[in-house]
Amino acid sequence: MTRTQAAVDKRRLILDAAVRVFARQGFHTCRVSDIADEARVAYGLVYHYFKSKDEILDTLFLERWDILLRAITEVDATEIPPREKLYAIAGFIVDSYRHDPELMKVIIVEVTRAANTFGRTHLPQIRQAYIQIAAIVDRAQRERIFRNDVTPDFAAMAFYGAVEQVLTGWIFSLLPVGDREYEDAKTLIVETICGGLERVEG
Amino acid sequence: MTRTQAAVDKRRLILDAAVRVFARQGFHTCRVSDIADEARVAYGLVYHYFKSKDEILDTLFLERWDILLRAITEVDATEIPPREKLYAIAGFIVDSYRHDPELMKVIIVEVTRAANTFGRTHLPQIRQAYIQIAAIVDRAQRERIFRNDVTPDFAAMAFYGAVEQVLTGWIFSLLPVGDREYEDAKTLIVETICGGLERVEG
DNA sequence: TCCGGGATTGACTGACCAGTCAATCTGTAC
DNA sequence: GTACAGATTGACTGGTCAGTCAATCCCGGA
Repeated sequence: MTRTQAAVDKRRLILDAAVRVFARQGFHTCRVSDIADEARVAYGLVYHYFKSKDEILDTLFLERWDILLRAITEVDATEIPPREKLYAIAGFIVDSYRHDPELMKVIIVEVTRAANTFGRTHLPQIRQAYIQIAAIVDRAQRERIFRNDVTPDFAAMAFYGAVEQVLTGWIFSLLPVGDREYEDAKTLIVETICGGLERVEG
Repeated sequence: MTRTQAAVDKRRLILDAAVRVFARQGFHTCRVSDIADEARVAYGLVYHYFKSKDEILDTLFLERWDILLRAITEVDATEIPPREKLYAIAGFIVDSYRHDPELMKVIIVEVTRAANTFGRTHLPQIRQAYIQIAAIVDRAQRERIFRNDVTPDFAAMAFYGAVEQVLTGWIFSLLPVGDREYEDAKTLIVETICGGLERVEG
């Protein structure tokens, strides 16, 4: 292994340790030394790879959010009905949580819901997700599949808000967790937002 | 004015100043001296009325959340269709924001969405709101007005998540604000969650 | 008028912790 | 084998601020 590869690995080691520490203790409550200890690395090395504690969280968020934005773009590019697009997006987010709950917890708790700190810093990135979801709704309205009396911006907020709230429910044990629940959730979110809670007579 | 009344006023003065400071700077970013300055009161007096900085935010949250929980209980007690119950709840929250946006910003940003700090402390209170909303959905399902393939817990999360996301949108200028928008929002949230985004043929 | 006690003041302290830095180590190139 | 550069170490520093406290003020009763 070259020196460069070793350095990449060490950087990753620190990022992964940070995920565990942030998920366990929270960003503001943990010390940089906790991250160093978790990574079994000297305190100073953290500052060799990152210029500040903030930059670690920024890196974790941006890496993951970029993947989400690409996924949404990709979904929107396919020729499937809008309901299936929303299902795919909800599914992607739910699967992200299933695959790495600690990372998703950190991203949601410390960034997207932390409106006054990192949420504000990354508002443009976060907003981009809303914009892309709104674009899907807008297209569905033009195709007369979705009703047009709910503005796309608004629908995007409701959809994203519902998804994030469900993840928050899992994170804080307000909703039961498990593979079954995760699969059900994908359907239920889309059924609620697209189909509505009311029974349709007939 | 008696001494006691004066004390009550001073306490209120500090709480109101804290709302402005928390809304402007955020709880973690502001110093206790900022609150004292805003209230035009000596630093030490804050500690005469409150035992810690945290207690100030706790007080603000609990005061307001209690009002919300009572409002939901009251709505549920009336004999109106479930859709109107949800409209009344969304309306109450939206009107709370219209009446005192700074306070609602503080409650949402610093407590209900601050899952790792105050959100955790007040989880039982916050959960109570979900439970009461879920009860409304449950009853609507028994009355065969709402479909029963979406669990009440889940529906409550989706509904509350949508409402909170819309408020967050206003707070951070992601959605246009104004009296018209506030009124529209009440209808749109309920239309989205109860009626669904999809057009109904016929 | 005088006294007691709650209201009010703001300087001070003690703890905490992000970030720095000089020293040391280690792999690589020649 | 030697020298260089980047990797690694962890003790230390500087600034921040929540909370304390002793002193002072002032209202209301006797």
